[in-house]
Amino acid sequence: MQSKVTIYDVANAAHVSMATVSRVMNNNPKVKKETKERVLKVIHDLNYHPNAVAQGLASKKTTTIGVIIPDLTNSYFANLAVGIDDIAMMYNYNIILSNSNEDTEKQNKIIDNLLAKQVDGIIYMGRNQTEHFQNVIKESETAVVLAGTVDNQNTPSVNINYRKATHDATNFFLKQKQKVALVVDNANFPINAEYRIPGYRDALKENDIKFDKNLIFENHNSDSVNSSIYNNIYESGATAAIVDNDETALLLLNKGFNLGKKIPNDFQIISSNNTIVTKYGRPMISSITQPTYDIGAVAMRILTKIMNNEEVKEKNIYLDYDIIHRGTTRI
Amino acid sequence: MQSKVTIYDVANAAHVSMATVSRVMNNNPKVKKETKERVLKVIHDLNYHPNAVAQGLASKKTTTIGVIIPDLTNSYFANLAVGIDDIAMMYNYNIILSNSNEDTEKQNKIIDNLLAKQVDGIIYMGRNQTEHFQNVIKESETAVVLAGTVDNQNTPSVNINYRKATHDATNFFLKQKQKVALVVDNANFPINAEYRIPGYRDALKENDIKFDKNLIFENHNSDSVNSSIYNNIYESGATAAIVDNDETALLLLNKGFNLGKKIPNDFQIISSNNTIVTKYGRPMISSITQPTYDIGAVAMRILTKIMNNEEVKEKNIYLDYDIIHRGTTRI
DNA sequence: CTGAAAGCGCTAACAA
DNA sequence: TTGTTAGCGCTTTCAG
Repeated sequence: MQSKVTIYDVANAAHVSMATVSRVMNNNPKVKKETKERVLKVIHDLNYHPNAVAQGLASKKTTTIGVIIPDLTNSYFANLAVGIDDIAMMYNYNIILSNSNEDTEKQNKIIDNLLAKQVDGIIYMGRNQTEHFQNVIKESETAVVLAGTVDNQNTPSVNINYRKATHDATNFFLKQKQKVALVVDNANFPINAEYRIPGYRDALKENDIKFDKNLIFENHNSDSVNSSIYNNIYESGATAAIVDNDETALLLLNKGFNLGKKIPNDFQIISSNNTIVTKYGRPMISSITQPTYDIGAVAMRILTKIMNNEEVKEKNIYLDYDIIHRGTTRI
Repeated sequence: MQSKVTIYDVANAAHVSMATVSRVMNNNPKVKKETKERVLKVIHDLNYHPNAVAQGLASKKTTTIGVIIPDLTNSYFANLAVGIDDIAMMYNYNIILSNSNEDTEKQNKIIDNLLAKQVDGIIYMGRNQTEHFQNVIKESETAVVLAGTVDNQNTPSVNINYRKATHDATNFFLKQKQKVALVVDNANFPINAEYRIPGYRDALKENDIKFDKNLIFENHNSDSVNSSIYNNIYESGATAAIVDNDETALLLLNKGFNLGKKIPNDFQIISSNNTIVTKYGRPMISSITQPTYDIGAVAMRILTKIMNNEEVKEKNIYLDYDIIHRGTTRI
């Protein structure tokens, strides 16, 4: 193996200084045209590829960003990640992707790693940032953008208006005099405690219905087919459910079928993320629609701006949502 | 913001040389106990965190590996990625994850990026490595392991025996005198051309049935709900199908229902990856079972060995598979 | 427009 | 057991 060719070798072969080669590589305009071409030719002939690690050390920019994802196998977050990845690649950033499992220790380890690797920025997805995460970010002054994620720190973020979306979905059912259950992973997560549940209650209040906390169900992030939560929902007397996770909604639908429920006649469902999973249902599942890919893409775009110290007008961006009625709702 | 504390600051404060600090950080045994403790205390007091980029440049090891995935939103690959990520974290590696979309240009760009970032190794998932990829890998001598992926280059890999698994599934149907279709993404990909289709033909031959190429269907990686392929399959006269992708199998199942097919009475299905998606079916989908997570995990483990120049006995590892009969097969 | 030279923060001989 | 000293490969003033 011919040992790696460095900028030094290029400089030598082209009879210029390393500085000039560096300028050529970085498209610095003040290099004479002929010089540039000569250098470019040598670069090509020698098959020179700059060492990004060395560049990173010298320039203090790694063109790498960290992405923290709660669960790679969750269709919603996976779609966000694809949006992030596409835009990152477009702007020539690489992504260090880590699966947090929403686990505290793991998250702490991840953030330390990311910072050690000198990432230029971080996109965080998830529902429970650790204190350590927040402290460390603050100190390090690393740019962070939340995607499909809220916190109570005014961190830049890209989302839909969960409160209003949940409100709308609840209202849809309430107009039909349904008794509506709200199914969330964990009622204490900010996204639920501060957005979805308040949105649900907003609608209740508008319709003069008393809030019943027994109609809030938590499935604690479990995709388990055998969770008892599905039975509980059907036995609660609810006639409709808004579910914060497509996988859960599908499992709920199937369980209803097994229990002999007619959906949407006996029971209606609106899911929240409109991933492909909603299409796996029989009937297909009605859902709040989110521009999932775009949320990731916009988050990444914002992050590039922050990293370049460009002005960003809106720190907290809300993209449009809607509700699509498929087979699990009556209209 | 207090400017970053470096190894130099630590050395100063602890009245030792940088080398000693470095030794402490790297757990070099030949540091006197008291010295070590003093340094450790300073490290803690100063809240020193080593700069991995500088370490990478000096040591020529980045403790970062590249992972190429065809589609983050595909449940099978996402599960592999989780296995990879877990073991990587266990061994203190970070993962640069890139979505290739099985796109040639994108793959080429990704591999160049990864190499520029000086990753210590690469895990490749996908079905069509580009020539550029293979050339560049060879030159760079970067360790590569394939996960859930085959090639024709004898690259280290972790898989199940796709040929035998497909053979078994086909045989299961043939024993029932079914006319069996084989549904793959692309018949030319090595995994299909050299494993699944031969496995299918093996079983045919054993049962003295003539191969009919019209029973091989390609869905070209599309998850599309509206693909015409489903109709074609049902209209082909086949009474059973082996499908290489759980998402496709589910869509096929649902389409059958819409066409009024009774499954498994009129038509049977065996899927290939046993991801959670098989559980979304009504009935749940019978499937070849693969230790998906383990394939990723083992691939990562092998990669650590290769990167450490440890001996690896088996270059190509085959994990156990089985067939689980759920609701889409008759037994 | 180009070059010299000083780092970036760390590791790894080599000495002591 | 510890310190000295070269680098690792690149960017970036500062001169010219």
